[in-house]
Amino acid sequence: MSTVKKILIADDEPDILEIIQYNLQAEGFEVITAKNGNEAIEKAKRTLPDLIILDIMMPGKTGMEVCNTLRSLPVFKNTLIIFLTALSDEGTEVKGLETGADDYLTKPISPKVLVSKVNALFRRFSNDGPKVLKVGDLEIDREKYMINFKGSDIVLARKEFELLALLAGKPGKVFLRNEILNTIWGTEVIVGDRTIDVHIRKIRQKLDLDCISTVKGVGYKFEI
Amino acid sequence: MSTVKKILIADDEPDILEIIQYNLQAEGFEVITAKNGNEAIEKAKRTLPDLIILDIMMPGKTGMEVCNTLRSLPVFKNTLIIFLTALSDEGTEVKGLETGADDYLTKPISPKVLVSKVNALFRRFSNDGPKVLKVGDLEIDREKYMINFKGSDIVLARKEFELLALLAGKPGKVFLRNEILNTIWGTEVIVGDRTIDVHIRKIRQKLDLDCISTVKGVGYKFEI
DNA sequence: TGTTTGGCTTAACAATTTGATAATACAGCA
DNA sequence: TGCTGTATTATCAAATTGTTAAGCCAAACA
Repeated sequence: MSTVKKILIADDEPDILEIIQYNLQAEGFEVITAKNGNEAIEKAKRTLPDLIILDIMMPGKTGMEVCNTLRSLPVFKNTLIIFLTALSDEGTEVKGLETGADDYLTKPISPKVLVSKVNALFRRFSNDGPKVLKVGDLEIDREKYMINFKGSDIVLARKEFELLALLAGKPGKVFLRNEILNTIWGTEVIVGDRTIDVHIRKIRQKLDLDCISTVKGVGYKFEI
Repeated sequence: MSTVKKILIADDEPDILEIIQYNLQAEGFEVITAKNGNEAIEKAKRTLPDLIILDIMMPGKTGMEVCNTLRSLPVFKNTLIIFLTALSDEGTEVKGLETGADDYLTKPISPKVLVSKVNALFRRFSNDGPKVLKVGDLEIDREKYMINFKGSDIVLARKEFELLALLAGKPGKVFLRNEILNTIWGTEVIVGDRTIDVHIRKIRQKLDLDCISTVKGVGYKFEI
């Protein structure tokens, strides 16, 4: 194994927190705990865990709010998130999954189920592969944060890089302006409409190939 | 292997301590002893042993607590830890292993078993491979804590060394500031924002080669 | 025991880069 | 032409990093 997986747990009930922590540490995971939503967000940002387990019912920020906040940040786009809830009602589950969670657990928790779910998630989503995207003459290395176009390296600023990486991730697909905003800027930040254009322009300028085409009234798409 | 292996033993029973110490010293190991959990933690931090043998049942801090404490520190991520327990019940064993221990031993202890386990562990996890990283003209010796650049030795302070070793470990990869903090400082300690920069600067200064480049808004990376 | 040394961290400011916006120009089309 | 939506450019504010000096602390020293 390469690195120990980090798991962040957020729950306001100390007992639950301890049980989960104990069982996961027992599995060899590194566990970080948080007593409420805000603490969870803060610690998540700081420690960048591989998996986050969120209680839905928490004073202050609920688990769903935490999830939304985190998912709106690019760094947490691929982080695994599990909800924890006492309500076994279907509505909550569905909502949770729609919010961007990868799974949910209902209390009372069976340690075995917990552990097996966690292991299963990591097994399935072991994103350890090389994070290099190749589209035609373009190479996008998400790890090295580098663009290589026809053999020569190109330096893009962060937003530019993220934008290009997003579009090139699904060549041909038209990304709505809103989609782009939500993915790269998040739902919290609000920026003007022209901002995207400007970044698109800078990318086009640096990659003097015209690989990003405008779909008027809709959005942008990446094409070779 | 070049150096003598250091083994720290923690147990509240002097007899056990002595038996183990005797048998391990007879095998040529350097042995350090501790009478309780806190002493174990303290001595571990000071002497950085290769292997730690912890009794589970100790007054004050239990072996498991000691294990958790140590494992949360980056320095002990790869240290071997064995639990010692009179309870041969499966639950405890499993718990122990799952807390991040590498093996366990049940009392009463058979010196032969003890020694063979210890040797086996060192054999299997002999991370003694040439801990020398070579990247271009740069040689990083993780054991001697030394840098050699184009034939001349360079002395780096510990943090500086760890930082360079981390970055040079995956040349080209951009390490996020958080990633760096987590790896070198751990998740417990919180240091200011400029701390990393200052260390980076010192490294750049000492290795007057410009091998560490900044990826603004993201982090740092090592390049030849 | 007092002193010195060196490493680590922080504060403060400078330098730099990035990101967002506004203003303007342009293109397509009813 | 007038309308709608995008491109371009320059500009300013904000975020990020670089640099230096200074303080603190612990280990080494004497």
